Formats: sequence, structure tokens, C-alpha cells
Amino acid sequence: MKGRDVVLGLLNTKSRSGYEIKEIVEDQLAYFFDASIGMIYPTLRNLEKEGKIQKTRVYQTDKPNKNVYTITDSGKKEFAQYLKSPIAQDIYKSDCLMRLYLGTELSDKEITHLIQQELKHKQELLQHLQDSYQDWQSKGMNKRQKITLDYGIATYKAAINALESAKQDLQP
Amino acid sequence: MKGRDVVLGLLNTKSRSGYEIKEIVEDQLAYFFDASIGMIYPTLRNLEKEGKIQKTRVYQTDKPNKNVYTITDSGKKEFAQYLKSPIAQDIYKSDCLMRLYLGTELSDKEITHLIQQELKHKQELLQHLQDSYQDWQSKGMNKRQKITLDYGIATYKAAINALESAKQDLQP
DNA sequence: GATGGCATGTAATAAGTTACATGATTCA
DNA sequence: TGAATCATGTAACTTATTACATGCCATC
Repeated sequence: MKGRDVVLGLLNTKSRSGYEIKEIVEDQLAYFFDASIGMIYPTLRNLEKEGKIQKTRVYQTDKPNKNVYTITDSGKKEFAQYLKSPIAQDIYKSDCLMRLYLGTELSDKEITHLIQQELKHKQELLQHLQDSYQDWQSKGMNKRQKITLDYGIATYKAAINALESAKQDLQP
Repeated sequence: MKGRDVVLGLLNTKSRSGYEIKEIVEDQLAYFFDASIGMIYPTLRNLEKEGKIQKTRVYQTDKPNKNVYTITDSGKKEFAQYLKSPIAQDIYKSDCLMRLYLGTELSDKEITHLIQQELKHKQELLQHLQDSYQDWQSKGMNKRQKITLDYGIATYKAAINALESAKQDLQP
């Protein structure tokens, strides 16, 4: 799964502008697709150059004008091929766990602080996902999208529990 | 957290060869550090060129000879700086969840198959982590490293549960 | 003599990230 | 008039990945 597959997949459902793609990636895909937003416009540009999508200028009076991209047959073909390809394994990188593993020089106090910080961050992310529930539903969430949300909430909760018991184990 | 921080951190504890680093990354860090093994030798080369580590040739009779790398003061300084830097947020990318989200064209049967595959894969990963427990302990696992293992097991279990209930919800 | 584990590397390519750069419109 | 939101893009750089490439040693 690459950035271009995601952009193509979002345009496969309906035509959208770069900004609209950015909003979806930030609000709805962020949990299972960590990509910098900066990737979107370069990707759109490449896809257009390759004839996978087509740009249309849309003039707006209440907002700045925008470019709306529509997927082409060639683009649909590429996306269908992605869906047929073998599932790529998850990519997970945790700086916090790495520091726990490598930070033999850190004091117990520093480690506790590290865990506390991570805990706070994960709690915020969980809260955000839980808040999304209603928001998604109003925008029309299908069964499959609900699975992704439930999955995210479940794993955040597990991570929070693990960090909490780690914190307690470190307490003297 | 970049590849070089990890290599530097592993050499900060003790001198090792590229192959030894590869084994640790595969066996012990794989859960929270998805990086291709191909990155190790290029990274060692760069770090040596920058004077962060030093190479020593070790001659072996029972095995092929190897290059053992030792961290320098400059390298220790860089690693200490990494430990002081702000924690980077987790990176997570799930091809399976992305397909659930984007695969509006897939049939329920195809979706169930997708989940089944992911389930099987996660169960294998969990089994592998659980098997690691004894192995790690014999090699000297410290309290902090144990946290990373427990965390990994907890989140895999949560993921498996989420996939199992998703599978049941899709059943007619 | 074949297989599997130990051992190391390079060149080329792809992908992702950061920093830079701009500008319209709305609302307080 | 200043902040927030909507809106788009490029150039340069860093990083990661892939494919290629080699060869020793032990054991079966």
C-alpha cells in the first residue's frame, strides 16, 4: 500500500479535490495510514501526468477555486490491480518502545516520564477516535469502515492498558 | 527514530557485527521497528564514514570472518542526543484496514477472506512473540525490554479479537 | 555435492518528508 | 485588520527499499 493507492482509491469512489483528500486522510485514515499530508499534491500531479486521473478546474464564489480530480479507466485499472495484489504486512514503528529497549542509560524516573507521555498521547488519540464515531456516521459510514474504527479503538485501549500496568510495575 | 538511531543504540550497549545486528532487529525489534534488513549494512557504512563507529576485522576459523563495529565518543554523543529529543509519534500503516475502507467494490466474500488472512497472520505473529518470552529471558531480558514484549502481546491480542468479531458480524 | 546458516556488501531506484512559497475568502 | 479556513503547488533533500552480487564453513 503506497500513497498513490490511497489517493487512487479515494478518487475511485468519487471525484475530489486535493484539499478534500487531505481532510479524509487526516480525519478518517490517520489511524491506519500515517503519511505526511505533503504527499498528496505531488501524488496527484504524478497520477495526472501518468493519465490515471484528470483535473478539472472548479470555480467557486464563496471559497477559493479548486481543482477536482476524476479517475480515468487507466486509473481504475491500476486500483483494481492493487486490490488483487497480496496484502502487505503492517508497518509499525514505535519510538517509545524503541527507547524502552535501547535506553539502558535512562533512569527509572526518565522511563516513567517517557511512559507517562506516551500514555497521555495515546489517550488523546483514543478520545479522538471515539469522538469520530458520530461524525463518521453522519457522513455515511459503511459496515467495513466501522470495522476499521472498532479495530483502532480496540488496539488503542490495549496499548493504554499495557502502558498503565508498565507504569505501575516501575513504581517502587 | 531512524534506522541509524537503532543501529547506534544497539552498538551503544556492546560492539557487534552487522549480522548480529540483523539478528536482533529480526528477532527482538521486529514488532515495533519495521525496517528492511537491507538497511543495516548501508547504515553501518555511513556511520563509519562519519566517524560514529569503528570497524574491526575479526578472524574466525569455524565461521566466515566478520566485521565488528564499536561506537566512538562522537557516536555516543549522537545517540545521547536522540534519547533527549522529543518522542516521535508512532507510525502505523495497515494495508488490510485500508482495503476494508477503500474496497467498496469487493464482495462480502472477498472481505471475509481478507479478514481471515489477516487473522491468520496476526495469530502467527502473536505465537512468535509468545515463543520469544523464554528465548529472551535466557539471553537476559531487563524490565524495560519486558514491557515492550508485554505491550506487543497485548496489542496483537486486541487486534485478533477485533478481527474475530468483525468476521462474525459479516457472517449472514 | 547440496543445503542451510553465517557473513558482507553496492548500485539504482522509489518513496516520503521538509521547507519553501503563495493566495483567496469569511468572519469576528 | 487579523485570524481561521480553504486552497494549491514545487524543489531539494533524506531515507528506505529492491535487486543484484558474492563467498565461507559445517553438516548431512
